[in-house]
Amino acid sequence: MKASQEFFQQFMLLYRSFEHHLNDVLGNYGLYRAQWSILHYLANNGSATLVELAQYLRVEKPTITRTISRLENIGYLSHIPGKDRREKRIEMSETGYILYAEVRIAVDALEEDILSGVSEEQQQQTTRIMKGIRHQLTSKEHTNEQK
Amino acid sequence: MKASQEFFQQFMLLYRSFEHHLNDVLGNYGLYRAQWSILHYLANNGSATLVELAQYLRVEKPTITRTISRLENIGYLSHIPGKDRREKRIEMSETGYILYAEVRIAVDALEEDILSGVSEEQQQQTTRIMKGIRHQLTSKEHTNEQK
DNA sequence: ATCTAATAGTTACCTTAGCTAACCATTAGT
DNA sequence: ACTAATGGTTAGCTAAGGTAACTATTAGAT
Repeated sequence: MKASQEFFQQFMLLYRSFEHHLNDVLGNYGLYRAQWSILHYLANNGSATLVELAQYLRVEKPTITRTISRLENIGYLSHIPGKDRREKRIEMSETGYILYAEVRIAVDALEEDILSGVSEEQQQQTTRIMKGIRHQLTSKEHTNEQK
Repeated sequence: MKASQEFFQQFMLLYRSFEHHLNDVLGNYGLYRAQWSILHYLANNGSATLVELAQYLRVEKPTITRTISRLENIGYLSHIPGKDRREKRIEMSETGYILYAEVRIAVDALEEDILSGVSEEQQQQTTRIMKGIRHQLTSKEHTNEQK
């Protein structure tokens, strides 16, 4: 079997396994994967517009709108006025950040546990490879759009 | 940021990017990811029972039942009688395999393209790491069950 | 300055694909 | 022979993706 085929087979399988465990942890806090990934982005980047999130997460705008509105309803987000009146710039609210910090600890523990058999260097190397692959995919998307 | 956190961040992002492209390809053949993963399993293992698939794909039985029944309706599967009359053992039908072979070519091309910047050795090494991580997750699940 | 694109976001609606709970049929174990 | 356990199905829920069509605002071209 091709090396690339085996790579993606394992990749997909690992994704499901990991998602399974992640859902377990997030479920304890009433969160879901898509919501969590947005909170994670906001924690690392401070604020975001919906388009920014859509591009980063590789998802269409309506998907983001829905997930955001759920987070808004729970009260985890607040708005920042941007100079462009079309855009909706958001950040985590006080309560949003408090929750994030708490869940972050649990998720970190899970992730470290899962990777306990992999050396730090290997983790970093693999992360670099995945970054590179994603970059390759992104440029592929751009050339496709120009067609 | 922790190495493990960065690892899973990139992992999740790459998953979405890849799924996006995979859907594009599969869509041309009227297939979806979950269906494809079952065909893939059957291609590699010859036949399977539903429980076997559920465990392999880390999904509950009803999920498998539904996906299987779709594949059956299209006519891509056929039954093999097993000795146990409870179990439903399936394999790919003639038309199923013909389709699989055709889609396989397209998916292989996509996967090779995506990994074109990664050396064969690195691919294999990463595959090994992912296998190891999944194994770690599986044993974790077993110890949890015994509690 | 005005008119036309393009961009940001929303709404409505559809589908896949997960889940749990409750169930039937069959087999295994005591 | 009776009770577990196992394999599978049904019904029904939800998250999370998608497209199409829309509004409001901004940017660009003439």
